[in-house]
Amino acid sequence: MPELPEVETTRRGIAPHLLGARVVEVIVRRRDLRQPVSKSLAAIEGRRITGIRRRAKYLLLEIDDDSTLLIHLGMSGNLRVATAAQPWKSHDHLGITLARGKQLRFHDPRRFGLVLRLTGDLPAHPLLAKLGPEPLEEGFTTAHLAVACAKRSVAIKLVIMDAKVVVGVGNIYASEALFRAGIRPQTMARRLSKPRLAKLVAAIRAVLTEAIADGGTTLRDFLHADGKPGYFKQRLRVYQRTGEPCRVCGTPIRHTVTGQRSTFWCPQCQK
DNA sequence: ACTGGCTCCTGAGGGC
DNA sequence: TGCCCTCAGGAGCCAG
Repeated sequence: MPELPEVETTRRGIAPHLLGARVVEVIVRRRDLRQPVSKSLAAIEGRRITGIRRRAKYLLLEIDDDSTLLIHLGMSGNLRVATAAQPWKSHDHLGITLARGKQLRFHDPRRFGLVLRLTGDLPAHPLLAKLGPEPLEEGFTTAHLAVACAKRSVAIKLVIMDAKVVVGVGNIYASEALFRAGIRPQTMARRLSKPRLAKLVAAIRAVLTEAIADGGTTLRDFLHADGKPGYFKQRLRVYQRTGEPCRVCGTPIRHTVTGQRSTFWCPQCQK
């Protein structure tokens, strides 16, 4: 599924088409996503889209009636800018038609995604209220991560994937960041020294920044708003490279399971 | 308060 | 070819 770089790539792709555009029609073909699509979605018809932000892995479309569309892509979702005339593909669950025939399509085979219309106090919404800092903003510091790791008897990989600690780091970039920081994913969080956590903070920032620059990672479902894939897959150093030589030392990459999720690491480079 | 495990859903890929 | 099993980029919820 889309992690932070894929969601940010999507945001940048759709923004030029959506910003300032008027909504002509909302078409809901399938309502049963992770939560039902908001019944009030049709209320944005005739309204204008005034902003497109990202918080964690959520996209926030700001509407000029002071409501916000909150969109999450789940594991298999993508948004693309099509035309209203284009035929619907299976699992295209929702379309937002804009002026001049453009249409934003929400596509999500597994339906773990979300499309909600929120009104009122946005930061207080239960889906947003407990989120940790953005990894590419100032609030994500070594001191912050150290507090989150203190006394925690879980693998460090699970800590950096915990959205209450830091948002946007999913299963791909968790393995990649830990490789770059030279830390084994299964290391107990409370056993890591401050200098090692500082390396991890820097590694998370670096890997996410590079992935955004490359337009994200396409493994299967993720596509840009224009239908093209992301290219960061070519730069993955450990993810899904079991048995292949480490790009640094040549040792075969290993695979383990941490918290029911696949984990990839180099036994030589990571201690 | 933590921690680990299960769950939602569909499709792809491997083994036999 | 076809069937069955396992696994997949997220994250909320539950029980111990």
